[in-house]
Parts: sequence; structure tokens; C-alpha cells
Amino acid sequence: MRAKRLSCEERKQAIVKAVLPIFARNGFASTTTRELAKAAGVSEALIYKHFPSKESLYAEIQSFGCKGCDPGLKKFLDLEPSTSTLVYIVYYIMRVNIVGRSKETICAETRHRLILNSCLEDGSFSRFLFHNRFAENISRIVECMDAAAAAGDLVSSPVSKSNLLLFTHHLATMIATMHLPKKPVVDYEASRHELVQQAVWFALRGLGLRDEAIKRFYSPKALALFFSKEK
Amino acid sequence: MRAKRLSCEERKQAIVKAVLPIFARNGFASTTTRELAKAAGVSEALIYKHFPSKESLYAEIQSFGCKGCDPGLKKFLDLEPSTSTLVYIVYYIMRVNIVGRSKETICAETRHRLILNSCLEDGSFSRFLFHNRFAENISRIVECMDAAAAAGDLVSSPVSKSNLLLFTHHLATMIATMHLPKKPVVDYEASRHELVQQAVWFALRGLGLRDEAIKRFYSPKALALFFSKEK
DNA sequence: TGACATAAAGTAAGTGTTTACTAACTTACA
DNA sequence: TGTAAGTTAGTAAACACTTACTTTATGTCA
Repeated sequence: MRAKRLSCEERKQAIVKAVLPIFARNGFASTTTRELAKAAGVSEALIYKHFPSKESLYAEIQSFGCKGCDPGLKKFLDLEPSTSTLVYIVYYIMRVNIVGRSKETICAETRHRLILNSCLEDGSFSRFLFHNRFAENISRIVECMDAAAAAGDLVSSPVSKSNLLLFTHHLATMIATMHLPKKPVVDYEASRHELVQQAVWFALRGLGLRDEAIKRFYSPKALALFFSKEK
Repeated sequence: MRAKRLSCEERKQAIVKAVLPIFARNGFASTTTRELAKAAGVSEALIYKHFPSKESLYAEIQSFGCKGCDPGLKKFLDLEPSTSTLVYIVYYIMRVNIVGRSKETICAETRHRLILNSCLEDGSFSRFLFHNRFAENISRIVECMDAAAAAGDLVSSPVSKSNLLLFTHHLATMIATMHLPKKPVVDYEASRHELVQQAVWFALRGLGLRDEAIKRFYSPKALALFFSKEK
């Protein structure tokens, strides 16, 4: 089994991509270099030509997992700050985490596994991801909350707005975590799409959005359509 | 280094207890039998006298982690079903998971690590724990929600009551997860006790409790006092 | 155009070390 | 004094990583 000849950089990329889901599924320690080589379709020795150690390869897949912005979220963020946009964003957070996207660099499950593994270790990957993907957008979402409050749709909270948003995100992440094993950890008696809707309700209320506003602005069908149109 | 002589059953228990936090901290694969023996203060061979394999020892610590009921929660559940009791229970869930208890068989962090590790594997431990510790009590908590609804404190939801409670629990678990690494994954700009209060607000609103009801029944100080008096 | 040099991509077959686990022995208590 | 708790000193296998080799694309010069 001789691998097709690639340039140095191409091969490096190919190895990282191939190896990412293996590391995510098994964790660092219980993944052997043999498995990695097999997944990448090359010899172990070649991996060591490109990466000085198993650890450095793991670091590489983490930094790869951080790369790239979130085009779907950008689309939502570019909308005018308003109650409606806030609803969109909360829906987006739930949807992306609980059911995933069709086109993404790394699939939602793999990403969640990396995040959880990182939380069980030093947390640096998760922390970096949070800074890159969330904290950077939080001010824009807070603007939406301010707009909603000004419109009388959102009641004030004894909780900082950024924490309210973190809690929303936490809910999404934990529901996703419950779905990692083949047999989900808890039985919600609902499909993933129904679960998205339920979680959106819970979160919007948690944020302080009035029920009238939720009913007015939250149309699951319209949102699902808008979501699926993301390029 | 010769271990003090114990009876078979005593030693078995001692090993399980000593080994539990090690497994929780490192995960199964990256824990060596040498570390386990050192933590238990015995030779590796003695461990193998009591447990046929590393895997069976891991299974044993999981089943140990499931054991024992939740005396604190029982105290809350024994109260009359009411809005006030519902608030108590939500506070209890947040408090136990985010700051932990003073007296418990296994500390909150260790328990969370086991849960997350299980979610990354087949989920069986987490599933069992959920059934034992949560599902069994859920009907009692739903009674509280019914009472709150009857009293006009809780608005109805397009979400099943059991899912609302699961979401509440998820929030607690995820906040705890963010605190697993030495340096927390996200910065809430709040102490753990403040975070409990904030999460309680978010969850109570998410459950559909009216703001007036929350203000009327949620007194952090009184609850903290009541909590700390649990024997 | 083609023979050939060369540099870099790729591999087979190891290395020493660590690992889970065991056999054979020692110690202490009832 | 016998039995069961406990240990020492291993074993074979698996592991991360290397060395020494082979293959192939490409540029160069007659």
C-alpha cells in the first residue's frame, strides 16, 4: 500500500483532516499512531516526517479545528439589531449545535468531542474557540438585546447580558453532548428538530423575552427555511 | 512499603475509593495501573487479586459513583408541591452542580468528569445516573410545576415539563463543565455563588415562572441558609 | 527528445520503553 | 500453623518513535 505522492503541504493537510475525527472519537491517549497512519492512508514513518510527535499532531488538529469563521452566523449578525434578529440568533445557536449544518469544515459531533475532551484536559482549545467564535460576536448580540429591550420585548434581568447568552449556548452544547453516544444519554421524546424548537423557547424565556414577543417573532418554519438557505 | 492488612472486602472498597478520582482526572486510557496502585497505596499485583482487569476496576468505580441516593434533594422533595418548592429545587440543582456540597461520597468535580468521560464513550454511566438520580424524582418536581401553574405563577409552555427540567439540569452541568480546567473555559465575571443565582433566574424564567413569582419566592440568602443546613 | 542526477515523498523493519497482567514468593493474623 | 493478604520480579505485547532503505517527480544538459 503505497500512498499517492503529494507535496509536503498537501500531505500535511491531508493527514490533519484524516486524523481529526479519529482523535475526536477516541481521545488523545487511546488513539494509537498506527490507527492514525491507517486513517490517513500512509505509513507511521511518514506521519513522523511531517510532525515531530503524536502530541504535536494533536495540537495541529486543534488549531485546525479553530480555523475558519462562521459564515452562517455572520449572515444573522449582519441583520439589523432587533428582537427578530435576536430570535434568529438563538435559533441559529441551537440549530447548529443540536442538528448541525450540511456543509462545514468539521462536523458538529467531532467538534463537540474535541471541546469536551479539551474541557477534561486544560481547556485551552475550548477557551480559544469561545474567544474566536463567540466572544467576538457577543457585542453584536447584546445590541439585539438592547434593541429588544427598547422595543419593550425584553424585560431586564439581574444577570449580565453576556452570561444570559453564555447560558443559552451552554444549553445547546449540553443537549449536543447528550446525543454523542449512539444511544442518547437522556430520552427527550422529541426529534432533534423538535428539540431545537423547545430549547429556543426555554432560552428566549430565560433571556427575558416576553411570551408575546416570542410568539410574534418565533416562527420555526420560517427560521428553518432561512437557515437552510445559508450558502 | 507494605500496606496495612485489610479484609478482602475492606481492601476492595479502599481501592475503589482511592482510584476513583485518578480515573476521573485522567480518563481510562491515560491512567496506568501503576498510578492506580500508587494512589491506592498497594502493589499492582494486589489490585489484580481483587479485580480481574483494569476495565473491571473502571466498571466498579462507575457503579460506585452511581450508588447512594441524594439526601439533600430528598429534603426538598419532601416539601409540599408548590411554587416555593419548585424554586428550592431549581436552586438545589444549580448549587449542587456549580459549587458542590460539603459532604458527599464523591466530590462534584470528580462526578462531572466521570459523566463527561462517559458521554464521550458509550454513555451508559451517565444514562444510569440520570435514571437513578433524576428521572426517578422528576414526577415529584412536575407536581411542583403543576402546583405553580394552578397558583398562576407558571405560564404554560410548548415544551414538555420533563424537558424543561432536563434543560435546567443541562445548564447546571455545562456551567460545571466550564469550571473543570484550572483556568475556567469562559469568564463569567462572577463568583460561583453569584453564578448559581444567575443560573437560577435564567432557568426559572425558562421554565415559565412569572417574574413576580420569582421575586416573591426566590430569596438567595434564605435558600443558601436552608441548603447549608442539610445534614 | 531522452538519459540521467537529485531531492524529496514514501516505506519496511526495526528500537527501547511502557503497559497490563502474572507466577512464585513472603508475611501476618485467627 | 494454615490461610489469605500482600509483594517482588518478572512476561509478552503494544506503544511512540527511528533508521536505513526505495520510489518517483522534475529539472537539466547533451
